[in-house]
Amino acid sequence: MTISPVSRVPLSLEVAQRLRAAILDGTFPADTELPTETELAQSFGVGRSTIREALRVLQAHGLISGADTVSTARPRVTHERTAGAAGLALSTALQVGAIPLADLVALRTLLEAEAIRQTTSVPEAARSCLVTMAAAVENGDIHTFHAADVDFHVQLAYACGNQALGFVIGVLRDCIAGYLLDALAAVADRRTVLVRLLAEHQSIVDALDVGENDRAAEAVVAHIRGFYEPGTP
Amino acid sequence: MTISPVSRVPLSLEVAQRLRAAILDGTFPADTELPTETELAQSFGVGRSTIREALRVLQAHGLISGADTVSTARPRVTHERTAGAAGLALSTALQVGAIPLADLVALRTLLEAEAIRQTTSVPEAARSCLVTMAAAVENGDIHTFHAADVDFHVQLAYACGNQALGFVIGVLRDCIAGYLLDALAAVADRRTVLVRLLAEHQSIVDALDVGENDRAAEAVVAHIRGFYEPGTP
DNA sequence: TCTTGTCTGTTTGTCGGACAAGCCACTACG
DNA sequence: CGTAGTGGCTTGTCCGACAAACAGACAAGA
Repeated sequence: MTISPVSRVPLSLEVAQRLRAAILDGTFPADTELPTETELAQSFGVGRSTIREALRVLQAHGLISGADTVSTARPRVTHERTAGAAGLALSTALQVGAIPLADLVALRTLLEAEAIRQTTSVPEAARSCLVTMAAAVENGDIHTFHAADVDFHVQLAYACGNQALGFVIGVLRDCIAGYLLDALAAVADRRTVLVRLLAEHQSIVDALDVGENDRAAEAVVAHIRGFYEPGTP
Repeated sequence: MTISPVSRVPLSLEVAQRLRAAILDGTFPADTELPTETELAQSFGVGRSTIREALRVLQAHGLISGADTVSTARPRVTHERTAGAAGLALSTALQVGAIPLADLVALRTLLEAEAIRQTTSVPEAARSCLVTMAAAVENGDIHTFHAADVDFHVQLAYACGNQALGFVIGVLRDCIAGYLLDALAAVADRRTVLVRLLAEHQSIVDALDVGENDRAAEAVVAHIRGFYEPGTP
């Protein structure tokens, strides 16, 4: 019998985990550059290829920047991409069938309704999204409309004051966005749907403006359900 | 002026995206092996290093297996790790996002209460966690107690039928776990607290067993709030 | 015939070297 | 003083090499 029951993990993965831990515990602070690949290779005592594979893993997790364009810039520790990475990962799980879309939508409904209930005032950024959406309706530009739509919900979600709530809503939104856009593109009478969606958004804002948070929450629930439930033209 | 405003994407990332698309659209079906790295390199017309970096990205996304042990096995297309990858990504984002603990706890309270309301029966796994916790109380083993505590909540969360809800609760739980264990370790009269926590868990189960979901939800809220709110001995 | 030990080929994990392209700072020249 | 060239550094990519692990073929012995 062997006395080494521990299955050896590849060096690249171990390096990735150690780098990840170093970033999370602040050894490499946010918004700073990492050492060069050669320096990392020397300090870890591994080859540059190994370091590069570890860096790819960290980039996939959104912990460091780079790799989206080819440049000589050193990768930077960043925390802004983690939400996008989480959204992408969740989206992958969704596409692959690990999590049903209906469950995600139900969760999103629950969270957005709660966020609306806790919101005291509508941020200006959300209002300007309404303007953008209105303009997009005129042009029939579903991409612009959709982008503003996403932004509207996220802005509203963060206005509730609970950062965790806003964050998770944003991630869910990222994850569902693709489906929403497809659904919009598939709609025959596009303009009618856009007008209705815009009106629903407006009614949410109106309810909030007069302090009727419960009515706003109901409007959000109806808004989301109305779009995802089957048989919605 | 150059006519290529599109910032060039590194080959490794492009390969990763194409491989990802190929996996998602079924070109590489689930539970099958990918071609060897050399074959992939030839078919994409790139070097093996490039393929390897792309594979690391896909592994980080949970789309293919491998890289957790060193072996000659080819990576397999798998869909079972995507949820885990998404959980890791979300957990990372939350850790890194400087989100106040109070917000995390508030969100967890909201979600667990909702999950309890939707739960129809207590899974056996959750019940056995209670037994483990009871034994841990006798031994004063806070680590075992805590592990069973976490497991109890996660088991209960998944029992609600909404996988997304259970998933997010599990992630939140992971994020908060460190704080909880520290708090437990800092408590002077450990046994009294453990006994109280165990009783609270039991009361949740009891309420669910008689179909009083609302009371169970209230018990969960009190259980969580009672532990995290300041001034709780 | 069946078992067993060996051997060979394949594949991954890792390393080192090499080169092109881009970026930055410095210098030399007008 | 300003500008163009120049050299070094860094990333992205490729190639060749080798150890370790695994699978299958293959031969030797009971």
